[in-house]
Amino acid sequence: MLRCMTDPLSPIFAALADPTRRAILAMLLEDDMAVTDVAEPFAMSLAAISKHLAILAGAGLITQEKRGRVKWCKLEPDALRGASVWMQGFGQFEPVNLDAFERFLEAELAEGAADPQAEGI
Amino acid sequence: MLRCMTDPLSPIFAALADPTRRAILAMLLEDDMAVTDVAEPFAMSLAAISKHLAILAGAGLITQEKRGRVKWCKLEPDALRGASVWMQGFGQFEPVNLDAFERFLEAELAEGAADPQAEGI
DNA sequence: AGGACATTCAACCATATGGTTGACGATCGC
DNA sequence: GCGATCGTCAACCATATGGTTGAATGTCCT
Repeated sequence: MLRCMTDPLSPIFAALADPTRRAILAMLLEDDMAVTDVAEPFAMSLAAISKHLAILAGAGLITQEKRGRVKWCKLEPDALRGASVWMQGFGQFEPVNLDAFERFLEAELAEGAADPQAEGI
Repeated sequence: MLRCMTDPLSPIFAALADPTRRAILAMLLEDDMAVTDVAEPFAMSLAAISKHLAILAGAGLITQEKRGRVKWCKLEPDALRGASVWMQGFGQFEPVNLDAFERFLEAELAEGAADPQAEGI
């Protein structure tokens, strides 16, 4: 809706609002990946994944570098800092709880990827 | 798109993806407010704000309680915990930087509210 | 009772989002 | 050079989103 462009937070939160994209970020946390490999576990077309990656790149959450014919996707964790700081202002949450994070990550991966039937449950 | 309903993170991030809604959350950080008072600084209809509040309530970020004819809106900071934990897993960010948060908050308020002309700059 | 206030509802509109398919431009390996 | 592979582009579709207006509902006040 023609938003002010000096608003970095909106595209970041919008990018995070999709479970497919969060699953992609979680995958990239492990290692850099080519577009085709990112797409492999998902039950959707390569073009759809390509769009998701473009949105993640537009939000600055990943960068993409083309080497030869394969385009490598790399996580940019620093891009989350602003959003994280914004959110923490609302809770004074205790220091990172990595166990809870692991659980969230597993839930995300189990749900967002590789199981088209699970949608709409 | 008929997403899986056991996904609390998506509605939260989606709710945060709109600067108007983030500005509302920032206002509610100060104090509980009635719907009309929430709407006052924004250059849009009361009905639009009412919808934004419904989205925030749907994500669990606020609760609304009707007392008499006015509906009070209350921030629910704990609802952000899951999302915050998820994000922190990507960065191992240093402990909360409240100064940075204050700056973000000011920028958000200055931009999201009370200045219709600023849209699209 | 009747009017003013607080909030939502319903219908509508323009645009954004998330997906599909098929064609296309590069690039690799032989 | 040629076929296979990598990835995007373009057109299209259905639905979601963010906004508007005007009418409706409920509540307070006198």
